[in-house]
Amino acid sequence: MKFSGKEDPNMANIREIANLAGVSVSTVSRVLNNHPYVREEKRQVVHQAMEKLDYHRNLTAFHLSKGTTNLLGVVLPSIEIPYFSNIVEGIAEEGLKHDMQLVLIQTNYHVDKELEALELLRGNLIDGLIFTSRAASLKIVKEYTSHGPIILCEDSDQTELPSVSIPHEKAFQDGLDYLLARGHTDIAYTLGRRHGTNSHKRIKAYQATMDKINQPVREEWIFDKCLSIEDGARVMESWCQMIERPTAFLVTNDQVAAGMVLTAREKGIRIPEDLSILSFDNQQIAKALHISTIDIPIKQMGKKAVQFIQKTEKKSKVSLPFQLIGRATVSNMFSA
Amino acid sequence: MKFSGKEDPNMANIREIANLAGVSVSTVSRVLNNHPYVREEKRQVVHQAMEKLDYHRNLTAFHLSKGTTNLLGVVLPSIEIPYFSNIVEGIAEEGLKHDMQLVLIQTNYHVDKELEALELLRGNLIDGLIFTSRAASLKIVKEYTSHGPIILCEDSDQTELPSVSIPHEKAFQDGLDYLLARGHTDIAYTLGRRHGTNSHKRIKAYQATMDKINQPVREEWIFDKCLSIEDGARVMESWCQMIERPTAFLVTNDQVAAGMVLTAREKGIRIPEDLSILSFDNQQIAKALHISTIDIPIKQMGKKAVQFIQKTEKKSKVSLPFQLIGRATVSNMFSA
DNA sequence: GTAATGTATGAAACGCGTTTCAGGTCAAGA
DNA sequence: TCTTGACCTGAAACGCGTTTCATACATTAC
Repeated sequence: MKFSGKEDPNMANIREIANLAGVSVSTVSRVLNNHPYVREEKRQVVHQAMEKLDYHRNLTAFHLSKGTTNLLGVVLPSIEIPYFSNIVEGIAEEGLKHDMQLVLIQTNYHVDKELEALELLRGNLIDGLIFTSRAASLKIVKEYTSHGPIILCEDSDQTELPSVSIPHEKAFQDGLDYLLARGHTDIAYTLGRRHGTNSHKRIKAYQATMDKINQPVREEWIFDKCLSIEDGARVMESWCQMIERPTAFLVTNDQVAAGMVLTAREKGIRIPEDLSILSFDNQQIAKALHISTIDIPIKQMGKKAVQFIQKTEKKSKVSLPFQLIGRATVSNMFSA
Repeated sequence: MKFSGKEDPNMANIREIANLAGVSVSTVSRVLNNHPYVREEKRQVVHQAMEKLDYHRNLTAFHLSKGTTNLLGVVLPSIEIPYFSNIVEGIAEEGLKHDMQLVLIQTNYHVDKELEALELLRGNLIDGLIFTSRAASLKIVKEYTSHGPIILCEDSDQTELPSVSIPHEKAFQDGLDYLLARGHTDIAYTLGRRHGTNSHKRIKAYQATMDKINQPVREEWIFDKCLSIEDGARVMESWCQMIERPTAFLVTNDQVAAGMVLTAREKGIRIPEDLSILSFDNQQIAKALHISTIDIPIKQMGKKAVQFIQKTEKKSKVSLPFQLIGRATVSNMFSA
């Protein structure tokens, strides 16, 4: 049988080596894998044969034999969102230590792409799967656990699936408290994607806090689908149009915050005097713009996820620490 | 033979299905692949058997049989650099159309990681390989072409390897001309990595231009390893320290430019009055900061690369168009 | 001197789909 | 009636490494 696409004429296989070297395939395999119990003499002959035929083992066959591929699936909505590429960076770094290659599955939040990823796991193409974000139901995901380790990067208590994340509810809560402590009660917020688990946590924390201070939850103060600088600009435009304006924003990530800050500057809106902004992530851009933000060890999350796959981490859930970095985009209304 | 790591007890194979259905494996395979010439009755029986045993084809075995994996290797230095993640985005988008999965090989510019990627190609684990950046020598890379398509994302005339890029020399040249036309002759520039092919093109264009206007090439006006916002901040600090200062910068990418612009603002340096900045890429951040930049269709590059792999594109080299976007970071010294 | 180990090697089975080849049946066309 | 071709099916080979099992010789150990 020959394959059509690429021509790869002189790909010797282990049997040809065995013939040329005058030994059995088992011996060649032993040499290949540095097994003991091969006389030095034969080892030499085999090596010569391999050299002569420019032999290189077929990895697919190798994987089939082993029942393992050293391939790790990573599902993510889009690689262009720093949050996700940071996680991938962490996964790559840690995966490197275990000789794992990464298979990227970009979903754009489409459930069917996630299902494809799960099928890769079931089909034994990948040894494990990390969801940096999830749209498929937990019930469905759980059905695949028998085919390999699946790790979630979300703050979920709904499932016994292993997961690694920061305590989003707590972090959001801390963010709210920080604003509250500085006199802000009219607080708006932005979300990356309304129906994600992490967003859900944020919404919950928000509602609890608004209840506590007897403020109504205003739908028009909640902005969905905010992920990029441009989204931030859009939010800022909206803010200008508002009759009743919030005095503070809790923002998806630093990109959105940057868009808001920059747009505000152009419009002569003073940050933080006219509007306070607190975001998440603590990326370089936040430092450059002096944006107050909640630092999240994103890369660390990716690393931990791999440790789960490798069973290095024993716990089923890991929660990473966050830290609020006060800079210059949140005002203190009491000292004003 | 059973594998150790994960337990996958009830993974039926095609032979078990054949037994249960009372047909041969060939028939099962035909059903699996929707071949004609299977009586409807048998097709049903096979489907029932598959359902009963929860059968799913083993992808590794499938790949081995086919001699093809539908896996596409992508080597890149780091996924955190927007330039590269943008290319990957394009590759992912176009690869999706051809049902290809992406295997990411992060190199951090280490040659040995690139060699590993090439070995994946030789080992038939991946069907093709895209170098979004390259550190290994062309000679070495070329040795692997018999094992599958290899595409370079660089502007090289040194090789017959297929490549897709923008004409870096021309683009850099246009950038210089743009600055020259506005009265700038003291021009500095930053590079991402001094020894890359693309950087080499930029250096070449720079030297040619300096020759033309009888300006010396000043080593201290060349900044290497500039890729991020922080690098831009660093460059700006250096600029302040200089005795003889350039009046304009041609910058690696928008991130670096952003770092420079933001740092300049804090230091009270006026852009573009005191210093002009022209960068590459035209990312969101450039628009937000009104940075003059040279737009490069990065995502498009990724798409084209996949088309090369797919042999959709017949030419061996493709050069994509760039476009200078004049915004507010380049002054006109004549009208001053 | 004999049993028990350790070393070395190959045949064959295994992991699991795909494909070729040969051999059928059955109906339409000559 | 005979040929031709479409339709259907299974045995076996193939893609390629790995691993088990059996065998055989060479040492030690007692």
